[in-house]
Amino acid sequence: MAGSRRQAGRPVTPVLSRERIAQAALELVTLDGADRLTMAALARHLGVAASALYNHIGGKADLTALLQDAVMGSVDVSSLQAFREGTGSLESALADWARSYRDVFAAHPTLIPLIATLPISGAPATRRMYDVVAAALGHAGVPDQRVVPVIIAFESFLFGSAMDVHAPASIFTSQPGESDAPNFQRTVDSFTATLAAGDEGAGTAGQDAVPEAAQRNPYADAPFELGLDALVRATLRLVP
Amino acid sequence: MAGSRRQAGRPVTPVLSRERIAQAALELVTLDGADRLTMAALARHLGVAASALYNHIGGKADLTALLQDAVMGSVDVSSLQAFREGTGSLESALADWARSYRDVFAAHPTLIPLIATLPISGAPATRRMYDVVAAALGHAGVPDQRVVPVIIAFESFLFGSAMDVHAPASIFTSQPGESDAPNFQRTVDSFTATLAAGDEGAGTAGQDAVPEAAQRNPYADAPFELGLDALVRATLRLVP
DNA sequence: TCCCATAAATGAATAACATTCGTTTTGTGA
DNA sequence: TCACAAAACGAATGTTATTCATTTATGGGA
Repeated sequence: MAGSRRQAGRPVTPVLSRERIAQAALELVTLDGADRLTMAALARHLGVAASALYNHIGGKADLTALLQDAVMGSVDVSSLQAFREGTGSLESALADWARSYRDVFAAHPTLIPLIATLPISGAPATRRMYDVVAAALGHAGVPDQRVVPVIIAFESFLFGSAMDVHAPASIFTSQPGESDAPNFQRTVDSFTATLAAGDEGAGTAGQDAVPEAAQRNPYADAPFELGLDALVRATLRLVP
Repeated sequence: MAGSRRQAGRPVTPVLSRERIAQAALELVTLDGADRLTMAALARHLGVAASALYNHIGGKADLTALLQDAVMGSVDVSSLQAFREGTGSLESALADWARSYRDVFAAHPTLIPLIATLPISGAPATRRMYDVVAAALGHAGVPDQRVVPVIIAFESFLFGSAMDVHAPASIFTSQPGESDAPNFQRTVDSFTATLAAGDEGAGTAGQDAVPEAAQRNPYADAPFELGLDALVRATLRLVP
């Protein structure tokens, strides 16, 4: 794969393409985290010189846009599609989509800061996802002019929630000496108590070869479900 | 101010402090955006050598944590405090707080990616804000173990919404040739039509010396109010 | 068929950046 | 008083993305 050096000059069979670069970048990010995603590392992963990348992509901003779209493309919209074709309810379809959206980003936590710098923009896969959501909402009877606000409200919440998933639970560890914020601390203790009662040892159970990325914050699930329920109810309320 | 070079060695009157550094950093970010916030630029703004900063702060991560807390500290929680003391309703207090939160971040859009990389964690001003929110929710009758999920759900939405505020409206400009995503495009047109009917020429009116940061997206307000209303209703539903 | 513009690779060079180090000067507690 | 810490400086260092000149191959028009 990376045995002998390639000599300079155009190779007989092309080595790079936007697709290959995007795929390799996603692999690298999934393995090592976004902080390790340097042009040099990506080039090494692809077996080329770093400067060769610039024949195919405009720069790192272009690369992250590619990544964003690749990640967005793996959000599962099948429930929404099924609903549009008559199967299931809008409630469950929206919930399935939202959970998938959040899970996809939670699986690439280090990618979020990178993507956060970008416009949520209209890359192909992203637009395609929006289209399915819009179609489902329309099929449910949400008025056209209300569809976009619903989508954006969902997306704001989902994006923020994705950040929460990999935010360390350090807010919840009370500093012994620090007794400012007593009200907040009391509610934190009460919340963590309910969680500790529910699942025993679910924290350190499934830690396989997770590099340091997938340290998922267990305290993020209840808030997510609460907000999701709130948004779904608000959406249903828009149907005349 | 920056006339003659200072000679090496400890100055008679101290030039730097964590507070001065934080303040200067916030000024710099507000003026030029977070991408212009380099150690060198910050040092120049303060009239010192870049290496002098490291006598007071640990590094850039430490600096962004300082910034985060400074920004968080300017969120207006007075309505929540008033509610705890018996004035006003929880609905309006939550709404006031949420709008202030969003406005503060919307005023420093380039800061969001920086802060997004950090734990939302327990810097002093941030904890203080949480404490007021927790106290208000408790006073309204929200059970203790439900307070933290409510706060996190709000914060996820608010943080995501803040990103939306400065996300360019390019999603909504339809490319003539591109006719993928027809459902989405139709709803976008319908949405922008309702907006165009409402306000005339409000887009380019108040563009003073905004460097490029404050190009606020007018399409972000309706989704924000929709999501905010949904979360407030969900919160009220938790009161027994 | 030939030829030349262009695509696609290489390696070297550059500039911006955060950070570290040695040095100098000043304040301060023992 | 004196040693040590604090706080400034300027000069490296090591990454990083990006550009440039160069080399080689491809393919469409003369």
